[in-house]
Amino acid sequence: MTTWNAYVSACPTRLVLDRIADKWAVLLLGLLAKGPMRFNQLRREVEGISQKMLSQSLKSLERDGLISRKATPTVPVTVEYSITLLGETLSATVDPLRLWAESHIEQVLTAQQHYDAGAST
Amino acid sequence: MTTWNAYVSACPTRLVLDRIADKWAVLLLGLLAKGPMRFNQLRREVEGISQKMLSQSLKSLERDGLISRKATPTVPVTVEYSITLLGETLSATVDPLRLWAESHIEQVLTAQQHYDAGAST
DNA sequence: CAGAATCCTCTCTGATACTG
DNA sequence: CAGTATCAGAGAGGATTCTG
Repeated sequence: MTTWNAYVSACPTRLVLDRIADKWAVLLLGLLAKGPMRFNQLRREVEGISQKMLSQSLKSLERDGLISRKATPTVPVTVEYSITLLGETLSATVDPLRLWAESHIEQVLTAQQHYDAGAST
Repeated sequence: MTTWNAYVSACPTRLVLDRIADKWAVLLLGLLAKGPMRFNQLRREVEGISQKMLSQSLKSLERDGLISRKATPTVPVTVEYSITLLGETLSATVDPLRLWAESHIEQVLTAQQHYDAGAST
């Protein structure tokens, strides 16, 4: 376990992949790539995400320097999240994956059906 | 939940992302991209993966049509896994992500340290 | 409005044992 | 060799409640 962990942490790809793996991170990054948004605005936009996960995902993204948080001390606090330059480059890099997904989803689904039908017969 | 699920399943990107999210799937795909391998061979190569996860990940990848399984009915059964054409295109698409990871890992780590040091002060 | 803290459930994963 | 089946622990994630 420890040995293995050393390997993992030494692997930059895993770190990035783990972030990508986050169910919401990519979604949020994509949203913020279009423009800055506030907390509850994102909450409504994503709709389905719990407040906990939202705040957690945002925190991770901010920690990684992919998005930035700006709090304005108005009466009810106003917080605005926006994508960073670094975040934009990642978002751009993820795009090919989206394209791959869209153009190959058919093949994948077909493969799944074939498999589920008992392909190994 | 149901509403949201409908959205998710309708989103090809999520399906692909979920597969990428699999801690081992990408690793295995990358390994098999180099050439066919047998079960216990992969087990040793990855080392750290449990037999359960290996078999599970391989099954998912096969189901998605990303790798293929060929069993030869020798005395002790011989099973060989190899990447498919579809799998190769995905593997190729994931590469940019690896490159991004390698070339930006410094920035991410720096951002993390900055954040952990109490950036919001 | 933008969260933090708590509780509780449900899935994922590892360890172990057994089979063709 | 190449798995499957079962059990138990850790952790992710949701719902709810409370605060600056």
